[in-house]
Amino acid sequence: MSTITVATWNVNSIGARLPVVEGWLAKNQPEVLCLQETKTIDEKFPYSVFENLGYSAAISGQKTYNGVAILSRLPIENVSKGLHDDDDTAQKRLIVATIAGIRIVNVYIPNGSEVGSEKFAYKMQWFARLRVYLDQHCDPAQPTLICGDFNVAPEERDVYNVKAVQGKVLFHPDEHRALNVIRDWGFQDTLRLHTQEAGQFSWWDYRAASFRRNHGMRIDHIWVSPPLAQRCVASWIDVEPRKCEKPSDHTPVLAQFS
DNA sequence: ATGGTGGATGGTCCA
Repeated sequence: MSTITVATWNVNSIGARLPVVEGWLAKNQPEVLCLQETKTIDEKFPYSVFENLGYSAAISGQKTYNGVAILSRLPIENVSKGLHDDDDTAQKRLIVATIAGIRIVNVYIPNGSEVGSEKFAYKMQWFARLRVYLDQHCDPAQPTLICGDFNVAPEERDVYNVKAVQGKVLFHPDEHRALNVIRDWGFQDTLRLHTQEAGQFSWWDYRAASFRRNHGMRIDHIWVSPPLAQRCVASWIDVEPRKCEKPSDHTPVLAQFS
């Protein structure tokens, strides 16, 4: 029986990361790769590079900041871009498509900058709006997958040093509450279906030699509804691309389904 | 230790 592998990766500019992403796709060949922070307008998205590797793409890009895309070896159906109440000027942070019967919600949740800032308030609002979107447009009784850069580490075992990050952006009680509201819609964390190990990180700050010291956090996730949780045969983080020349600060997270 | 580095941009903003 064939399986389907879904990956998510914040690439921090698809332009800057093209060689790395291309090499990783050629080697790993997941059926689906969800990208965040593509940082390029739709007209400049490198479709042909991915077509040559067997992938079609659904994209929602913008200049300089944000931008999301779904690459797939299987047909992409019913694409939807943006939250239900986004206007024309909204940041490009959400794209949804159906692939192999799975409703895939690809998100780049706002970083939040600093706790208490305007950007942090925007992050909290975005979480609340995402829950409304899920309530209105998705169904937990169907195979539904949400993945991307959530910009929150869920638990103490998902950060390198609790005392160093407690109460700061990416590990604040308000963010944990917001994350739980999304989870309570009906999601399970695929990585935690398969391992309880601490120190499984998906992001390391470029600064302060964070990767060398393994000062990381698990802020990129693949969550699934019950019908997909039953089919989830594996989930893991591939740290290899974080070791290469000119890496993204994030590394891919993957989940495999029967 | 309020720094550090990286991307897009063309001054800074964002992460």
